[in-house]
Amino acid sequence: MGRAPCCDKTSVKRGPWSPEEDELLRSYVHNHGTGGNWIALPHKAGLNRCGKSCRLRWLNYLRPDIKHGGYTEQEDRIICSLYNSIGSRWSIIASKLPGRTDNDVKNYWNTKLKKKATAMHQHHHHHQEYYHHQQPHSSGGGRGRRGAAAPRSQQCASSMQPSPASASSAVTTASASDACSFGAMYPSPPTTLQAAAPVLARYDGTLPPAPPQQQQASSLAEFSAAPAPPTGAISGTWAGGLPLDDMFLPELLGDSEFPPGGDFFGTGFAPLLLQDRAASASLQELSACYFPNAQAEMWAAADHHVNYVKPPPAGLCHSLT
DNA sequence: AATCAGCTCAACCGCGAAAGG
DNA sequence: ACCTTTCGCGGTTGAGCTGAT
Repeated sequence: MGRAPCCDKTSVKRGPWSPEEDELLRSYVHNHGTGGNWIALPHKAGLNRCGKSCRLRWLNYLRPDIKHGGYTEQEDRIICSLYNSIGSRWSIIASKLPGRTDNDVKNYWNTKLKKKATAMHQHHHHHQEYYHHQQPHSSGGGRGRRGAAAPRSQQCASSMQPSPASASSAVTTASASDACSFGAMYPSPPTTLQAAAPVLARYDGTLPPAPPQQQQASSLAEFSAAPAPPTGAISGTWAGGLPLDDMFLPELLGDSEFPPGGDFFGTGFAPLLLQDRAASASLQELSACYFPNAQAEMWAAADHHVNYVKPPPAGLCHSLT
């Protein structure tokens, strides 16, 4: 038996909204609010539309603080970094970008940013082949490099970071090529994954990796030359890793909340390590948004920890915006 | 000028989660 | 504890636009 439709699709108008309908909806919401019931709203507002359609129209187009287009480089970075870390959770990503909607960010990624990332990846690929050509005996050698150089096609698959998205069936995963390509574009902070690794590993039925030695890439050029982490592992050390606080979290939480240096995330689940309670709370909140299940398990396992600050139980993400 | 292909983005669809009875 | 209703989300679609031929 199928799911009952939310409304009678034969009796409501569908397709593009007219200016008159926009004005009806806008003025109704302005005067009465949504009333917490989108299903009943179209009837009250005199609209022959499905409630879901009204909600979508309001959230994605009529809401007063909406921005369309004109994405900045900083917004690109945030989208790419978050996509690499949490996958296609557009509502969370959009919540970090004031005035952007999940639909808008999703469209922007699918139509523009993904291609941009792919182009960057190909550029990165070219340079990496050149690097290997110039240094044929360097595998396992220099700073920040481990293991033999793999063909780029293999590297791409194996270097795709095991994002929380791919570790959870509840989240639609990003394709390997996507993650790989924008990993080259805006190297996602592997520290995010390092932070989540112990918990995620438990979900996978495998042991958590040993606490990694934090290695800081001194430049993007060094990142570009970095090899893949071990296949199939949640890598503890990834030579290409830039510290998370260098990459994007300051943009999300504010620089002042982060302790200096790169050791911050390197040795396990970061919230447990933070001495500063405010910073701990902020980061736990962020983690709770991204890894709610993992956090629940973590609370249970470490409820006694002195420096713990439990985030509020509901509406976690709202306070981050 | 006409046609076609590719792109963009608003809107739709269906699912899972949350809320309420 | 169960069922129903509603919400919110992510994936997908397709009409309209734009540029190339």
